[in-house]
Amino acid sequence: MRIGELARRTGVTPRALRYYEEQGLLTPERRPSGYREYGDRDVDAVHGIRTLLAAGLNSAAIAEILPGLPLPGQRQAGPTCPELLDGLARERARITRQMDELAAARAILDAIMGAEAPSEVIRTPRA
DNA sequence: ATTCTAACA
DNA sequence: TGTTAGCA
Repeated sequence: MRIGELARRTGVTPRALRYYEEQGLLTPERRPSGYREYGDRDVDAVHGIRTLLAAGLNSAAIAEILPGLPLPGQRQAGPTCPELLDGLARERARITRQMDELAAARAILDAIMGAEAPSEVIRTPRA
């Protein structure tokens, strides 16, 4: 598929898709026309990239672990060299701390909202 | 109509 | 990242 379809199927703009390639996150084939040709696997790859990006990982970190991304359809993440394994552990720790910060922020909001139960549904907004 | 590269009121 | 210009 070409960039337009991948964009449609992932909700990511072609601009971002080209940027991911520039960052080494995606390596689509090229048609004689120069048009990028993506595979179905790239749809899942893009979703994974978005998730990792949203979690705060930089493109460099994502590019390194991309070949090990647990894509739906594959058994599991394949082999990962010890060097990167340490880096991943760091990212994981960072994300854990990030989760704690988010939990703290949510607690503040809960207090302000007078929420008794954290999983309570949002009340009707007042005037 | 779609994609490509390059560049920026 | 959006967006635009000028091509193919």
